[in-house]
Amino acid sequence: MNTIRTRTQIIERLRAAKLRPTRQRLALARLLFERGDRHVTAEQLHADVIAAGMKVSLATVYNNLHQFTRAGLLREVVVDSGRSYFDTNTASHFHFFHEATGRLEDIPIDDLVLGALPQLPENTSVKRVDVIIRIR
Amino acid sequence: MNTIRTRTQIIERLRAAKLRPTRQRLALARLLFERGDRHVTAEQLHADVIAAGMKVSLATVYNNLHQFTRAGLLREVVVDSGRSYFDTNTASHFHFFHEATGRLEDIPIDDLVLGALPQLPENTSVKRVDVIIRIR
DNA sequence: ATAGCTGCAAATGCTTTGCAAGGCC
DNA sequence: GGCCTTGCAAAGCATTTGCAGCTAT
Repeated sequence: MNTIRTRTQIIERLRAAKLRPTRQRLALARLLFERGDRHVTAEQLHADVIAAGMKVSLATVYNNLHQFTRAGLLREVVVDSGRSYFDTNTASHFHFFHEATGRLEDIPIDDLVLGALPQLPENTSVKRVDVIIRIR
Repeated sequence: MNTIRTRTQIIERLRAAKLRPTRQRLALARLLFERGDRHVTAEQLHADVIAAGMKVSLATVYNNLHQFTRAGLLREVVVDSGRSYFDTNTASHFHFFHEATGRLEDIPIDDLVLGALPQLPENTSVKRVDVIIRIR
């Protein structure tokens, strides 16, 4: 669960990630981090930022989503081939995916417990475990 | 685990799915179902069928992968935005995804046990549970 | 000043589609 | 014969990239 943050806190967050708080980047970061958990596609975020009256190109939205992800501020979730979601909740947790609407929703971590992980192949380590419950 | 099947069995399997055993479809079906579990992308299967000396277009590979999936002979697995895998194992099971190589591997079902499912949102039912352990 | 950032448009990569020709029952 | 299927090429879609001009520090 992300805390609601002020503009100033977000600027600090960006600086900590070594990302300049440019006008465009700040607008995107505020849309993403000022309120609680969000799951957005690049298109959706672009629509949001345009709706908020700011001018940001789609390419810049993509660039920034990836920079945020690299910085650990976002997590990419793949539910659908051909579309990426970005989740502001970077803690370990799982998802419901509403097939009808394309909406992605967090599952509270305690609600779904994974048993012991299976034996991994030789010389490998777990990077991440993705659990998606597809519902309709 | 899929049984090894003869050409004749595969033809029957196609007929049962109301799919004509055309030269191209049969070639694809044999590559997919004659040996055990396979995880392929359209590109890979296309390369396989060409390597086997048959002429099948990529469009036809896509068409057939989707027809097989609709018929319940394959299951589509999404691991990577922009690329679809098709799994000949249609039973409930989970996957390792090797990030370095792009290879997908089954996890024996007993090796990973899911606890109780979380409470679902109102008026929804589970279509499928996908578990992908990303390793490197 | 300068390294980083933005925006456009073009390019990419995978996938789908339109449609004429061919093949199975 | 009639309907399904195929193959090509074109279109589609989400995403990435090249690059000239802009901006934060």
